[in-house]
Amino acid sequence: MQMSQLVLKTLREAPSEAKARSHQYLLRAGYIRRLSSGIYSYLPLGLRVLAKVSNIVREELDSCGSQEILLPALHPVEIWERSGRIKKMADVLMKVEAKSGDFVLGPTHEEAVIEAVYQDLSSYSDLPATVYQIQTKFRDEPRSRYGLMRTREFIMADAYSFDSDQEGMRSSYSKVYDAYNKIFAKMEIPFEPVEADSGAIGGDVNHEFMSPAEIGEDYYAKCSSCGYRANIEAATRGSKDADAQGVGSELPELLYHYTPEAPGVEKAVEAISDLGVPTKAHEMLKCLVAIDGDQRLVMLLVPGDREARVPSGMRLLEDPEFERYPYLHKGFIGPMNAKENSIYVVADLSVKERSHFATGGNKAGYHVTGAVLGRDFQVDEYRSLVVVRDGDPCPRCGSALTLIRSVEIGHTFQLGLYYSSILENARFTGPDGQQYPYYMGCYGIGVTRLIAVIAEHFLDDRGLIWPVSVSPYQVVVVPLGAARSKEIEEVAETIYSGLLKDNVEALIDDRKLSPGVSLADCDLIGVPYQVVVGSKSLKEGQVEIKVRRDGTTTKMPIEEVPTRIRELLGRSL
RNA sequence: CGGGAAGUAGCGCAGUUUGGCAGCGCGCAGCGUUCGGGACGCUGAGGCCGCGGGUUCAAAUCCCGCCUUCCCGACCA
Repeated sequence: MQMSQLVLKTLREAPSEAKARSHQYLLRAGYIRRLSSGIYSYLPLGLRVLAKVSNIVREELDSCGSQEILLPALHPVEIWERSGRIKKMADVLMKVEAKSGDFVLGPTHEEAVIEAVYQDLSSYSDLPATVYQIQTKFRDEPRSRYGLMRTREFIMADAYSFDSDQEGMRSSYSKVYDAYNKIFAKMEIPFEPVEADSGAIGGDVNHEFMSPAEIGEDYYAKCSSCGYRANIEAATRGSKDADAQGVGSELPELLYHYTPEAPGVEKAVEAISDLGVPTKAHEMLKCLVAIDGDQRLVMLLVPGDREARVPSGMRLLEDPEFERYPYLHKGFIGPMNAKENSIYVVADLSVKERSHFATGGNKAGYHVTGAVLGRDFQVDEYRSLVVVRDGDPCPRCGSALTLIRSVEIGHTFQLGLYYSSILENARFTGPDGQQYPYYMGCYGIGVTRLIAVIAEHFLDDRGLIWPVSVSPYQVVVVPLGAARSKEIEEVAETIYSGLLKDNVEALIDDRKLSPGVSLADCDLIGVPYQVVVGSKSLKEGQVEIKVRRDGTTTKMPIEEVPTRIRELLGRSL
């Protein structure tokens, strides 16, 4: 491609809306252009990167045995009503009202894919099968940001597996899981699969693929020694060895304090301390009340300085519901009366590490100090109930956990029977002639988000630096001063057309700009290899090959360029 | 949805305090000089000053309402 023909104009300054460096460069180098918040156009260079990334995904999914399809982006609202997700995903759904009815712009495609394939997967002999598509998704994100990182319209590669039993589902899952690992490895970005929470999609086992990055909006916990890795929403905390319950030192008396203006840990700490009993947040016990799957009342006990992580299957009691339980005084709840009111008490593992606590007094306006575990209150069950922090013990081996800031680039789920039990078409006929539900899996890769992640990972103060596998072009030929020198122009042309003949994806900067501008633009655009043709080297019959990533420049005779480029691109030919 | 900031040429910004010709840099077009790391001179094109209302002889500037964008938070397969 001749750069003079390319629809491209680089910008010297980034539009002020862009904050992330990758976003600034993608705008400045003419890859994308914003239409509205979180809505982007892909210009020629950007589209080529998109195609490269998509093709890597396509190749790996094809070779793990899944088949490409294309589902509609526009869904009749009925399929969302049938699955009940019209309510569950109401916050992100983009709705369309038309003369002919109400529609939803698909944010994900579980409903649509079942409608598309159930007739073809109607017998056990049709299973297993995995299909995928690479398609635009729509989500009304409350806050799109960082360019392609988080947008309202984005491209995702989403796959769906259908199996007749759980074992089959696990096998299909691991095929896609392996393919995902290969896909991200080809893009050369750092990533780790981590255990994850299943959120609104539902289901059981699932992993998120996380790429560590400064601009990440997610965290995952990683164990330094045993390989445990889990998203912060799913990570659990182990316990420390210390078992304070048996410690024989004198235990304090249970004392009530009148603290009327002090609901909540922060205010309570202050109020109790002011009354002469110095107390710190971690010495308090936060008592939350939840309802579990069986509609039982559960009290969750968490150290006062920790954020609670409500286990899946439970939900916290909402404010109006407190009226039903007169013995619960919101802001002043304590565990001392749990037993008499048949509340099941679950405490975080770390609660074992202290013998006594300050906590709510179970009377409006009162807190207590000296509530002794085992004497003043009992715990029915211990489990991890806190959002993990740096340095917490690993739930598997007890070593320290580290939190890593990262971006979610993929997510794989074993859905099991989640959708098949809701959607009546999601079933097949077994060998015995009976109807059975599919065991499903679903899998997503944020294709356009990956462009942002790769760009963010590979850049320097001059611009982008694409890995060869996703770069819009592999090589750019840069004649310096071609306007004045016929020879430079011809040599550059020869090299360029030679590269094209070798099926190298080459670009030539034939724009006849001053050398500084041309070189700066090529650095900004980030094509991995530059062949610089200039008067200095040409005097000696040589040209230079510059490796964008490390800036190294090598002079060589013109004839050697094709061989050298082939080597750099790792091709045999 | 809560808190904050900002909307002036394609991009970056000044001008708004104190109402009085709509400006600067980059980019764009033409001519010339320059030419191995974002050169220079001259000439030129390009504006609904976010939108709507109001005050005023006069509004980018003051007042009211709205919209959009960005940042922080809440939210998030």
